[in-house]
Amino acid sequence: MSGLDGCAVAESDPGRVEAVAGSLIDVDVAGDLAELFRLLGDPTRVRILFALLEAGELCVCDVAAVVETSETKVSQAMRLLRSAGVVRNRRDGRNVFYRLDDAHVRMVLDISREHVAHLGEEA
Amino acid sequence: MSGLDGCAVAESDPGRVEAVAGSLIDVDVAGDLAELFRLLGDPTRVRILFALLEAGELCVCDVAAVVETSETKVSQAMRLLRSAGVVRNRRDGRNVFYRLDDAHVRMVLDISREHVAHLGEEA
DNA sequence: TATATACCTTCACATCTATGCAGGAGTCTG
DNA sequence: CAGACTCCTGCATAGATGTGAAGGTATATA
Repeated sequence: MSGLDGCAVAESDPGRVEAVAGSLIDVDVAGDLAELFRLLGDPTRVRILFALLEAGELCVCDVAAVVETSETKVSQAMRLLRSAGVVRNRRDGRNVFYRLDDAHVRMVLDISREHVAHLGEEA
Repeated sequence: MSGLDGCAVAESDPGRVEAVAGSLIDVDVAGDLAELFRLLGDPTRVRILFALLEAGELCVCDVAAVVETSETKVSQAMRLLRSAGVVRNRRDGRNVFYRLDDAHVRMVLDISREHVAHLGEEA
């Protein structure tokens, strides 16, 4: 019996749960994705990323000025975002410039902003 | 002076910081976005959402079966995701069916998965 | 009405996270 | 070399978060 694997709905369509489970995202990939989203789940980091989305490239102290926060906070945020593949950096003298990693990141930020704006309209 | 508002880089391009700051996302919107991403930043919730992405619509107990977790966990996850506008629900008798809210959510999940896969290739 | 099923909520705890401070490392200028 | 500036890194703490247990609500069936 599949008593532990599904409710009455599954009983009436027995292969459905198994089929979806089979094509489900890997646990490892899900973990990576969750880690990515978790890093995006902080107001300061969100503002930093949208500052980069607007400006294209900024150094740490300018990001701190734009977002109105401390350089320490920006630096720590950048370390996390960089190791997760969200931003890239480039050194030029004393300054370190950061920018969004690729088009995927820019699209995720854009679409997410649209979604939030869309929710605002409905409510 | 702009001593507090920017470093030497900004001095050489004085209006830049101010321009970016002016077109930066609102603090409220940034907070909403962070809240959205924070909810996506959990492995269980990620797997739940991708299960819905694959299946289109599933009841709570089937989600629990597919993701191999408890119904309590799924129920709590759904409450959070629903209040954030990530999923919608529909009642049919004893069952409550959930599905992703709109195309924005599906795109964010898809693009993010691509991004993570892309990082895997580079590394 | 009584019972079983599917789903939801509350609560307490173990765990994790963001934050600010203090100090260090690397780079340019005089 | 000495000083200024930009950026980074530990550490400790206050606060937030996921988790499971127990119990409650709503719906269908007998």
